[in-house]
Amino acid sequence: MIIEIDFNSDEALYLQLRNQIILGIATAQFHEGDSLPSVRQLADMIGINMHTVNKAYTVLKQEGYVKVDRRRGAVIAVDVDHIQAMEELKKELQVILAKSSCKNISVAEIHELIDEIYRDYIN
Amino acid sequence: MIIEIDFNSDEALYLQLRNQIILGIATAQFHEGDSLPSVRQLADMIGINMHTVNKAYTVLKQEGYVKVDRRRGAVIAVDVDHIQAMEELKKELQVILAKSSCKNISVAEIHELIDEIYRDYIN
DNA sequence: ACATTGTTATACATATCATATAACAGTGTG
DNA sequence: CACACTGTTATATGATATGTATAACAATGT
Repeated sequence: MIIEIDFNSDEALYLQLRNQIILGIATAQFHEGDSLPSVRQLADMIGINMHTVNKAYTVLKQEGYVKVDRRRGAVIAVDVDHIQAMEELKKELQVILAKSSCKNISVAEIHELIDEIYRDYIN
Repeated sequence: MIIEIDFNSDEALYLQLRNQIILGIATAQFHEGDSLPSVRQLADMIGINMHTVNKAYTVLKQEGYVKVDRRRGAVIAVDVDHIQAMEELKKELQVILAKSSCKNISVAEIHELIDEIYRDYIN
């Protein structure tokens, strides 16, 4: 999988990395059981520090997207807590949809946009 | 309008403030032409620094939610750039929906959730 | 034994956040 | 004309987050 990091972005590197990997899982570029590159390998590949990659992996573990095996490194293993995921989604949508409402975006337009994005994902 | 700030949140105070005001506009607690409290007044009301409020107002101005009048202070005035708003929405949804997909949330569930949230908003 | 794995500790530079004090140029009011 | 208020700007300080750097540790497969 190609991981693209924008060094000019205002978004933290470890968060960009986390997001890229989550997108990779959603688009089936990473599958359950796949091993991610080791923190040192990926750091060298991208050209950033080992600890920045480690931080991304730690967050992914915390959020339930990978499990860490002593020998195999970070392994894709999505832990599904449906209720918690729904609650988090609702919180995140609250402000985003408020913005959309202020900017006169209709419900229909949002539904359409979501279908368009979700088409590339698994579920 | 009641503005609630969570001092234990990891979200920056000025961003919490900005979000609260955007939510206020979306839920019609603030109307086009309404004046927001002055930076010093609101700072005293909440118990934070004047500059933190000023930063929130500056961001709101930048993002097209208020205009600043010399006499009346920050006035609600939503500048609608539909195309730009749609592009921004799409970017923001990308990662959020990837997370939802990984956590086995269906499109139907998302549509339902959006209807539920949008019911409280204007559009 | 050896190399590789994640993990932890420490240190440093930079940026962001929040506060604090102060001053400035407009603007409406007494 | 004074006065109080408005947003705005400048400067400083402390706390926290971010990214890098070097180093070491325990566990594991070859």
